[in-house]
Amino acid sequence: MVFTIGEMAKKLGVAASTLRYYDKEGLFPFMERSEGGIRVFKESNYEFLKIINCLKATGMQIKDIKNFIELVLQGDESIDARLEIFQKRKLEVEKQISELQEALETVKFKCWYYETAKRAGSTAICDNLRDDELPEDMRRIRAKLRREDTF
Amino acid sequence: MVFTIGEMAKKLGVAASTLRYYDKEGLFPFMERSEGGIRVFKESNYEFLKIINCLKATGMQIKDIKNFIELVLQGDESIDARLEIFQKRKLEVEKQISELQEALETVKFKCWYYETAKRAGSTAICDNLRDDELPEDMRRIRAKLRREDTF
DNA sequence: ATACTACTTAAAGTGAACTTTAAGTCAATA
DNA sequence: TATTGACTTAAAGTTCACTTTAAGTAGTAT
Repeated sequence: MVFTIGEMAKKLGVAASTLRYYDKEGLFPFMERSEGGIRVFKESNYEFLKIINCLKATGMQIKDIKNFIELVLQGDESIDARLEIFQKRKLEVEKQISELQEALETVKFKCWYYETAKRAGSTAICDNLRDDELPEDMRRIRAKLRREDTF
Repeated sequence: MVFTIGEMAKKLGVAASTLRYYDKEGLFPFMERSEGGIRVFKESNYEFLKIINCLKATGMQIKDIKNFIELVLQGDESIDARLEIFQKRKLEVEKQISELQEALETVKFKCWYYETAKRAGSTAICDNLRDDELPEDMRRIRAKLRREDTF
C-alpha cells in the first residue's frame, strides 16, 4: 500500500505543501519517487511521520527535528544523543503543561469574575467583594493576581 | 511608586522593546508619560500587564488581546463579550493541555525506548520485544504508535 | 486522444511577534 | 558642565513555518 503526498497529508491532517516543505528541509530521508518523479509514501513511513508530528507538537523547531533525524541515520552510535533529546523534550513539555495550568487558573478566575459581574450587571461589585465572599477556590487565585509585594 | 519601561520589563521578565511594541499596538490604554516624554508605569498597571501576559500564555494573538482591551474600555456594557472571550480561552487552554499530555506520552515512551536501547547497545533489540516484555504502561503507547489500521 | 485532477519545481509572498538600528533626548551623577 | 546610561522614535530587519504562485508534468477516466 502506497500513497501520494495528498493522501498522506490528509491522513496526517496537514497540507500537502507542508509535507513538501518538510521534505525540502530534509525531514524525509526515506523519501522515494515514482518513475515520473512523484513522491511515494509507504505505510512504514507513517509511524515516522507521526513522531515528527509529535516532536512538532512539543514545540521543537524544524532544524532541531532535522538534527534528530540525522542522528537516527547514524544508527546505534547515536542512541545516547537521541535519549538526551527525548529527556530534554520531556522536561520541556512538562514545563509547558505547568505554565498552561497556571494560565488556566487565571482564566478560570476571570470566568468566575465575569459570570458574577454579569449577574450583578457591573464589574465594580466583584472588585469590592471581601475574601470571605469569594468561592473558596477563587481566593488563592485572586490573591496571586493582586499580589504587589514584589514592588 | 512608579517605574520606567526598563524596570517594568525586568519585573515582567520581558524585553523593554517588547513593551514598546505592545504600546504601539494599542495594548496599553493607561499609558502615561513624564514631562520629558518618558513612559511612566504605575503599580496599578502591573496586574493589568499580568493579565496580558496570561492571555499571551494561552496563545492569544496581539490583535485579539487588543480587541479585549477595547472591550474593557467600553465598561459594563461589554461584560458578556468579555465573559465569552474567557470561556473560549478556557476551552482553548484545556485543549492545548490535553494535546501536550498526548505528546508527553509519546515522548515518555521514546525515553523508555532509548534507555532500553542504551542498555542493550542497539535499538533493534527494543524493536523486537514482545508486548509482554514491555513495562505495562508502555504497551498501550506503543500500540497507539504502531497502529496502522487507519490504512 | 482529450480532459482533468493531482502532482512537480523554484521562488516569492505571508503573518506573527518581536528585535535591531540610527539618530537623538532625558535625567542622574562626578 | 560633561559624561553616562536609559530613555525616545520610525523604520527596517529577523525568524519561523508555512503558503502561494506560475509554469509545467504525471496519471487516470472517458
